[in-house]
Amino acid sequence: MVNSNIRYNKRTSQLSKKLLFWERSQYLGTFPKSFPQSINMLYIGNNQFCDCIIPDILTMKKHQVTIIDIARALNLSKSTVSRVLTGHANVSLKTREAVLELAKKLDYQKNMLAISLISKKTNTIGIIVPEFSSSYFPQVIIAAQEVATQAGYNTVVSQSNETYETEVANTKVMLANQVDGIIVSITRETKNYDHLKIFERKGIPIVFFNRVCDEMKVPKVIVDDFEGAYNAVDYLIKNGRKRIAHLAGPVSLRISERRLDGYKSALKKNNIEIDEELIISYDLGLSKVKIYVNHLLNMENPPDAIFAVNDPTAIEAIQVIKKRGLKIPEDIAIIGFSNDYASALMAPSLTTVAQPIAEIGMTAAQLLIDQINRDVSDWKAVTKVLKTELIIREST
Amino acid sequence: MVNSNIRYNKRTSQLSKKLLFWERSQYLGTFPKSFPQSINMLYIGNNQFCDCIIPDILTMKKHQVTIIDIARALNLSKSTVSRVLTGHANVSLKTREAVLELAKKLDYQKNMLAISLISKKTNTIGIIVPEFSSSYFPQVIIAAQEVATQAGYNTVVSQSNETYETEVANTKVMLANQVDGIIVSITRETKNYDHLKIFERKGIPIVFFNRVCDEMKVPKVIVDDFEGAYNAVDYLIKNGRKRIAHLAGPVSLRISERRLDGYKSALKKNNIEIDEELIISYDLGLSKVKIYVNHLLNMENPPDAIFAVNDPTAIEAIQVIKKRGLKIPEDIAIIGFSNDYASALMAPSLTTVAQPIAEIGMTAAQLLIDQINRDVSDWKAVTKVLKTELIIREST
DNA sequence: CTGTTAGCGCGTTCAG
DNA sequence: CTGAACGCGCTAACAG
Repeated sequence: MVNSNIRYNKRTSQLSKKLLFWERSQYLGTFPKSFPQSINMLYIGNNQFCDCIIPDILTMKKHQVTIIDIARALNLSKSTVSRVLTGHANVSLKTREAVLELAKKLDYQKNMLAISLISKKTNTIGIIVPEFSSSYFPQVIIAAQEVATQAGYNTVVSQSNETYETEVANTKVMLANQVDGIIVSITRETKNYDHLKIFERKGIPIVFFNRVCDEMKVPKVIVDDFEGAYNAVDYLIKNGRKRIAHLAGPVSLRISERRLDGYKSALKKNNIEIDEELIISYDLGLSKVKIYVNHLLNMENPPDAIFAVNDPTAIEAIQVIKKRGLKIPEDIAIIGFSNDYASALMAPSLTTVAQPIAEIGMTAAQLLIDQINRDVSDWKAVTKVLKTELIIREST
Repeated sequence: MVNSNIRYNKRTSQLSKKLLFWERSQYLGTFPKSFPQSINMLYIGNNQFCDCIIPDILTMKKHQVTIIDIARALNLSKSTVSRVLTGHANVSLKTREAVLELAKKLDYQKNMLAISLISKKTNTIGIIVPEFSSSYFPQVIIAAQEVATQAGYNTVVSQSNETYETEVANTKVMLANQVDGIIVSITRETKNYDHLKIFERKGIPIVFFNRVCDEMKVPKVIVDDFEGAYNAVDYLIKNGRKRIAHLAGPVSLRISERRLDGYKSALKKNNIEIDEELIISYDLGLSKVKIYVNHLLNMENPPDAIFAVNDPTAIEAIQVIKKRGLKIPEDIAIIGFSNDYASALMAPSLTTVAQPIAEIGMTAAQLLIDQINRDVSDWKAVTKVLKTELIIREST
């Protein structure tokens, strides 16, 4: 009767038949005597010992030690073992120590899958960024992870390679894995936000940073791109530059737009006419920078400065300019954006609009964790706008 | 009778009492009529429609849509819904389409926790590295992630901040989260490997790279550190350098040891006496580089070249040397190790022993996935030794 | 202080 | 073609 209920499935067949024996013995309530086992004395402190039967199967590879295994070996119920392991009160010192001792001996690790399934909480937050190639996103992630780890959250990071489809796929994975919340910076392609709105609808907190989705009312962490760009261009003008080109990002990204606005605004304020010829929007694919810079330098009336939408672009531009034998900053000045790792080290070192990168990551993580711990009805859609700082180096 | 079985727990109380209603209705087998709901017509293709009752609760925030919800709304059993969603055959076209349609409408996402709990497979691999501050580890991770993603694995990355305790904690988290395998590069402090041996014992594959654990018989991916160092120092000598200092890593790390051996070997081969004064082993804490470099430069007979154990060390050394007004490479030449991102861009650009970083990451991931798909008894402990390449730049 | 029971969401037999 | 029953590992309510 009992035997006939034994489920046999493919997984079991991977291992030896011993596992089947063991499974059956769980139903029968005892260890079959024929089953290899050793009787152990467990030292549970205070000169006390405790008998315990450890079948070999428990120490075999690929066998997950569970609370049932421990309970059975000590002739207890799994509830009691669970109580000990979760630190509940109301367990006698003797059983508590025996359980802890055996758990340690067998390298017991609680199965978070099972716990998360019950608690509906994985203590995991997802982070989705467009790329890892510049130092910007990795640094933000490091900062976010620090806060998350501190608060007891694991992080799962995925990059969308600047591709909308990958971003969508990544969000699905995050959902399926039941993350408690996500931090996102969208790709340069993303125009449809349905895949992100699902999180909102399901009550899973979402926080944007850097490249945000304007139409969603959720927390965001950005920098004042307008002001940063304005200050950079204003600085160039104050230093006598008259024809300032702008290598801009794709129009689809709000940050490109704001930086462009700042650029234009600084020109206007200083009564310099905006020359659309000097503004080149591109998709951030670095390989094209060479073409654009050469184009600018070949103009009849070439620019005497370039304000680049980000540091990788500026760094690439510098390489091109150096190769043409022009002098930086004498012939042409360059300013980047973000203060990437390399910008201080290269030659000439790059003047750049620094973002408070660590602060961005930490703020985003903190906002997310706040949302997670808040009731859905109580969500706040704050937008933190952090300040940039113009760092002046050799390139201007 | 049935009612008395209803479990009430704290989780439920977070939401409105409606949820309790809904839970109860699941036991009763029908929706209570008083419960807010809407009758929907589901278009299932081919001009066909299908009735379905969608209680408001299903579209409420914080309610996970499950196959049971879908089954109930369509008056089916969850088995049938499961069959459709897992793409099994033997489901009528009509029900299949109705299920898929409703699943889409409700943004149903399968709960991987439940599936992983059953299948004992999470399709997740863990990656543990000592730090993220140089570009080396992030780049390896990117490469590893690429292979992993391709093979259908998610990755969970954690850094141990060069601290043994953190590394141990990270491994526990990985175990608890049931990763299918891990890729590890140990901290400079790690001398006890028990926390890693647990994986071996539990039958969870583990692959080392860069900083490996010699005493474990598992797959490893390393580069020929000896040869890399030898070539670098030999090159310096061939270019007339006579007093070559070595800023070495901690003796606890095998890579430091091998690079040191390569350094010594090249000197010997060229009949240059080894001067222990010129060899400084340190713990890789960059802040101390300044002290060591100044110490070297203040010597009565200062070195005319420095071979650094890694690029961050070399880059830091260059900053110190430049500040003292010495010329690189005229007064002193520098070679680093690993070809970090910044080394090509800085001034002077850094001569370095390049590691095939992407290949390391991809190989490690591939080896791990191979192990995962192999039976425990069939594990192979290959050690892949990849070649380095000396990249000559301005610093020599 | 401890055991029994139910069920988290899902896939998978087994029996119609 | 479909439904009922079972259990992955665990926690929590309830009953001693």
